[in-house]
Amino acid sequence: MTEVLCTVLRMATRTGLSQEVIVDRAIGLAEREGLSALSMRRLGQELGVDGTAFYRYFRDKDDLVLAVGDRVTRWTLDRVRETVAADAPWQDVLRGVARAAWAASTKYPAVFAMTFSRTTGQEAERAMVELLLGSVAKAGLSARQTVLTYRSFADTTLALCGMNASVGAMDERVREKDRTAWSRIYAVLPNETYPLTRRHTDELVGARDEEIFLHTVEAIIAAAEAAARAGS
Amino acid sequence: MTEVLCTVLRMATRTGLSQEVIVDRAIGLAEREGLSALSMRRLGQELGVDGTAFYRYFRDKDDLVLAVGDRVTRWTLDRVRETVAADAPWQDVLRGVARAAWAASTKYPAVFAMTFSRTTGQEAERAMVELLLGSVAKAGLSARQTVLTYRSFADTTLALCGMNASVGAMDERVREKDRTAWSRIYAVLPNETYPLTRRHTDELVGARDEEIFLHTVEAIIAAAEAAARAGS
DNA sequence: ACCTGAACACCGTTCAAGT
DNA sequence: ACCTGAACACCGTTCAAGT
Repeated sequence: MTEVLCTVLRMATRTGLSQEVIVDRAIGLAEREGLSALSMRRLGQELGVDGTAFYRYFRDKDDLVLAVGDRVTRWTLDRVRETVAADAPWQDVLRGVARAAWAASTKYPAVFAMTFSRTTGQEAERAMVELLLGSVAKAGLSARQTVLTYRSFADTTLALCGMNASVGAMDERVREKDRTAWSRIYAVLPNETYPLTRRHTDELVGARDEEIFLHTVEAIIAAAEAAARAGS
Repeated sequence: MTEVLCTVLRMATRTGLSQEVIVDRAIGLAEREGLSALSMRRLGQELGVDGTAFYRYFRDKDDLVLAVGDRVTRWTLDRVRETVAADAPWQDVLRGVARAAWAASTKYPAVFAMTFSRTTGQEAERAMVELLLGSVAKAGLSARQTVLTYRSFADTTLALCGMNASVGAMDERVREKDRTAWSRIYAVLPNETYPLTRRHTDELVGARDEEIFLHTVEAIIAAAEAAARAGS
């Protein structure tokens, strides 16, 4: 009630500033101009106010980063709801979350890279935990095995999508340097010193990151299925 | 030959500066005082020279970051050589690399966090690729499946150890905020809205990150073994 | 009640000047 | 041949002053 009133009052101020509006613009700025463009002064410009006005809505930059991260987790959840049926098998829920998280890390690389290693307990994160635990619980494992599988899936998804995002968020020069490393360096190593690398050159250069990620998710699902069979 | 001469000449200069020495001190500084302490001015202080002297030995800060990262990969390789027999089964080589990488990300969190998402083709990285490809090749998979397994293992190891390092490299205040999120927020959620989370509270609070990582590595190894069985 | 703008203590990097 | 130090264009954050 008080919260609603506050929001209304804020919308009525001269600048129209609010946490909502700041998060929106921060995401837009970071994804459009790169991670390093997300500074208080640039964000102020973006919002048409002085850079320090920000401190009336967030404690510090880290506070903003967490809010921005939860917005992207919300986006991921919405996408799962669009693409996975409510009564789908638990394996398909995990696959759907994996695909949605990969999409998020590709669409919002700067934000994803900034937040993937944080556990914040914010709203969308809590909903994601509940969704995943509810799905994995259907596999019929012990509580300990259920949590192990959930965390293995969640950590691997966050970490691999986070790595994808980190690459996407690097500035063009560095990204090119890294992206071409396989064809530029590994493909021309001397065969005497690096025989195995040379024998697999074509496959190394051709490997797609998302395929590798989804292969790993399948391995985690298969391990849980095997544990369930062994347990029953 | 010219390289050796250059190094000798460098050691003879007044300040004793060299790439070697700078990398050493940079690692020491970053791990002792935190990621944000690794600035050119602080590094200059550490070395007893002006901060800008650095630019005679590295093109820019990114160049230093890559050198520092390769030093930690070298440390990881040395540890694998100490703990895994040369004729060990391929599965045990992967397990040894996983344990060594986790140790590296715990011992050098700042450096690991800075570099885990980079593919640079530097010396130690090349040796690591050759070691892992040679090991996975023993499983008897097709070239495509071999590379898929190698990349799944390598990416997952880098990403999960990288996430561990990112947490370890955060400053104390932020790390505490994140580390306690499970017990501080998730353990006290309302049972009506988050029943699955509450049912697994003890297991969620008690889960150990390294155990989750090693469980994931076992899932990847098991998937490769299953593919080998299916193929032969 | 909310925003501004000066100020503080920092960044990475360049380049003319020194030894 | 190598290093210094001023300079440039930036950071996040605080706080007294304004409207």
